[in-house]
Amino acid sequence: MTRKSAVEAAAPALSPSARRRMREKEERHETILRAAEHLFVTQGYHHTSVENVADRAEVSVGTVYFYFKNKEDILLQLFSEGVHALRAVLGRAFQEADTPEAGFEAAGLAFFEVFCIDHPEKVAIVFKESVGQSRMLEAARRDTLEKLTRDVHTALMAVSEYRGLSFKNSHSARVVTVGILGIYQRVAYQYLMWADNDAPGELATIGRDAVDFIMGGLSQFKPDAVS
Amino acid sequence: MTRKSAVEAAAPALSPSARRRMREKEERHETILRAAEHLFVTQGYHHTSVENVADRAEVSVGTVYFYFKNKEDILLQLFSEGVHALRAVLGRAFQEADTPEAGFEAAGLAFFEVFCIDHPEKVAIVFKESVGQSRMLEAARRDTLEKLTRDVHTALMAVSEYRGLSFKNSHSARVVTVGILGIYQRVAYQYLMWADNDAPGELATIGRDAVDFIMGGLSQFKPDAVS
Amino acid sequence: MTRKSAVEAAAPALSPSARRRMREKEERHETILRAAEHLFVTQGYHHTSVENVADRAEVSVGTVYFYFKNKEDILLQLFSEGVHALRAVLGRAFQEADTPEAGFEAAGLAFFEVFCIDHPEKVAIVFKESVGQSRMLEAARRDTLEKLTRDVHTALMAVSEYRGLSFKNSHSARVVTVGILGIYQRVAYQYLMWADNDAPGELATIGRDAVDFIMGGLSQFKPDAVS
Amino acid sequence: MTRKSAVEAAAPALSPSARRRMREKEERHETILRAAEHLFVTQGYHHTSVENVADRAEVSVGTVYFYFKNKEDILLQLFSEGVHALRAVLGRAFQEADTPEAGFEAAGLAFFEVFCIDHPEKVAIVFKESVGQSRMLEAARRDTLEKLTRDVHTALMAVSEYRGLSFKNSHSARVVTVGILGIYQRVAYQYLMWADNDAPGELATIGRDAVDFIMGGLSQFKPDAVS
DNA sequence: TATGAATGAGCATTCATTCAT
DNA sequence: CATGAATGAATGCTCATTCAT
Repeated sequence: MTRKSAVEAAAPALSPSARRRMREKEERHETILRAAEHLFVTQGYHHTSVENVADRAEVSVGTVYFYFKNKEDILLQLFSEGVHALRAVLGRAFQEADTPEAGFEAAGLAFFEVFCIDHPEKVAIVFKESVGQSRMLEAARRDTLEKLTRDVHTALMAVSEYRGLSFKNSHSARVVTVGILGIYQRVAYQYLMWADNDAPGELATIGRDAVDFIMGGLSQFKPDAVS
Repeated sequence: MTRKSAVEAAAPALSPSARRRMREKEERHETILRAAEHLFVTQGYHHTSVENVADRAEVSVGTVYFYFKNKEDILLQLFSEGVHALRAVLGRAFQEADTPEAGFEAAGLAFFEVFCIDHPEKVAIVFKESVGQSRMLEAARRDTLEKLTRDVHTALMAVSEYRGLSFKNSHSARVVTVGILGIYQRVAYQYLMWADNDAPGELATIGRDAVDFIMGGLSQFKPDAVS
Repeated sequence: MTRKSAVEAAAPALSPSARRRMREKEERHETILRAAEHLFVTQGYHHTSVENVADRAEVSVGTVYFYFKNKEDILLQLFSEGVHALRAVLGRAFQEADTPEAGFEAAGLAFFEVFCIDHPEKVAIVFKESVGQSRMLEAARRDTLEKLTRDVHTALMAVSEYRGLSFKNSHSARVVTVGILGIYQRVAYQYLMWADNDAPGELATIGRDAVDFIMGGLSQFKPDAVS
Repeated sequence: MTRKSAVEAAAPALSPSARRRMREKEERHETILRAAEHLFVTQGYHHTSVENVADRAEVSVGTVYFYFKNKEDILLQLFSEGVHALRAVLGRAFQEADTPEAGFEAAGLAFFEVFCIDHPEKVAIVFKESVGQSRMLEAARRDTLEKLTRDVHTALMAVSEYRGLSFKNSHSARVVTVGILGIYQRVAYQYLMWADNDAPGELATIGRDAVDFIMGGLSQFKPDAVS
């Protein structure tokens, strides 16, 4: 599917100069976001000043405040962006598979092989830098991650129906969903943030192991499973 | 087993007045730690000033700095304390069971039913407030949690031997260990930090579900398991 | 007397389109002035940003700077305008009376009954918002209010001659003039800015009392007055 | 009457060293206040930064914030101090006179000859720098100056009773009180803030003229006065 | 003329840390 | 040991003003 940028889509009837101005505005926003992302990930959110961000983005402090309400807002947008990208990766992998079960597994592998490899900074933002910084941010974390949880829960329900899994109750399935996300999060954190060697090449096998564990955990819910 | 306090144990031959001084010193340390813990958990580490801590502990700022190197050191000690307590809870549950497998399961349940219930603040410290605050703290997190990981890994190996589980390789078992800890962490976070309703009573059933999922996930590694 | 607008008066021989442009320019100027006046009075000069003014006037910041040298200039023009309006009100009342004495009294009443009622914002600008903001503004305050003082002084001299008042010396009459303006200023401030109840209806009686006090104070300078 | 300083009065049973510490604390507070007063009066409140104040007081910025809640608080304390000093000057002059009438007149003269001469900075603070700076400050101005107004009103009532003055009604007397304060304020402002020549020597005669005008204005309320 | 993005100096305020008493 | 006054660097944020389009 051919996609137009948000700018072009939103302003189909604008003058060329106005279009260029809008595009430049969007680019500036993006530049600042990327500068902040890099600094937050490498130095930590609290050890990065707005001036640092402005310097790296090669704009003035005032410009940063023209595009973002405040420093927290930058992190918030980075976080949302990160979760959004994650949902996109998982969603695509799930959709492209032939069966729900294969999709569920593919999504798990995609988390490690696509998301973690392509966007290690986003992993850091979503699971590390955005944790416990402020009440507001924590609320946003909860609400935004809730969407991801719902995605995975929906997928799990599809698997459940397709394979005839029988969860004790709906609540039980919810806990399993949260647990699966916990595995993703913690394994990624361990091998991405805490890795001694910078060897993300292993991530493929690590992901394989993690997903195997998850799929195996699910198989217990088959009616014919032997405990 | 009768336990002596650390003070008495360390100073068996001191004069009564010296003993009292030491005990008071230990109490002060404890008071400050508890004050900080409460404030860090309720307001966040960065939104709590050393003066806040001093006020709540009813001592002066100077006194806080007599007992702790700096603000970070307070959080560090709280974090260590938290992980220590967690290891104790898990270890005890594992030990008291008859078989490694029962122990592994009991430890999982104890995490939710004992640790989360008795020390919700510690959950917040270990999994939220101590995350992404500074390079030094993150290193400590990694090293300290590594001990916990080793504990669980050792226990898993015991189960493995007892039940004849066959992991693909040692690395694979390690990933499973980390994944299990991820489940604990994330489920606790979700239902303790993000709970809409203040109903920790459910934690028992939630823990049950989580542990079932884990034990089921492990059962796949039995040689006779059907994938 | 039929009055033409400043625009028409200044450009009697312009093309219609040029006339329209000038009229629009004057209107813009007026719109911005009114927007600023409202914001300065309600939020205070320093708590109003140029952007606030632009927003309320529905123009861009750049436009504000096209019509005014800088923010201070806006306040300066508002201040001048205010003093000008005040002098007009007082002057008219004085002129329309039959005798200087009656005119002096009428002007005093007009201050409260006409100026304060019709232009409460101007009272705030002239006696509150423009006070102590900058060296330049304070100089302008002094010079512009000096004209008002001269007006009142001239009127007082007319009364003096008409009624044969005998001031100790010319300096003494000057002090009386300043004192009279002080009464106006302070009474208006008290009952307009600081009124508990929004009852400007009382202003008529308040003005009556203030003017009575002033006229009584003047009567002492009659040669036959008993001290 | 022998007066002890606030410190000594409040801590009669403290150790000498504690007493000295308290005295030094009070002195610091005073030093900062005087530094701020000078700067606010000469450069204006808004053009004085907290760093300026700290520099002039020869302390660090932090110290300023140790003694004052914020910048506004400094101005607030200066304002209160100013009004307090003014009330003291007026009150003393009124008390020391033999009759209420003589007291009222003496107080008026004291305003110019004592307060304005001894504390020109306080005149600037109370009637200029504290005007229209913030909502909070304006409320304080109103409430604090209300006390002064009540003082003068009470004195006026005493004169009224003693000399048998007959005001139209109580409200009328109130307006006269406010008017008298207006005369003081405006005349002082004109000849202190706006004087071309630095000749406060004239203030005596100026005060005389102003007070004469006031006392003459009051005399109209005698029953036998000829309008 | 009108626009509004960009600037960057300026400023109030916080807070971890020290140290004389 | 305990105190708390003092420090001052650090920082988030504002806002008057400019200028290319």
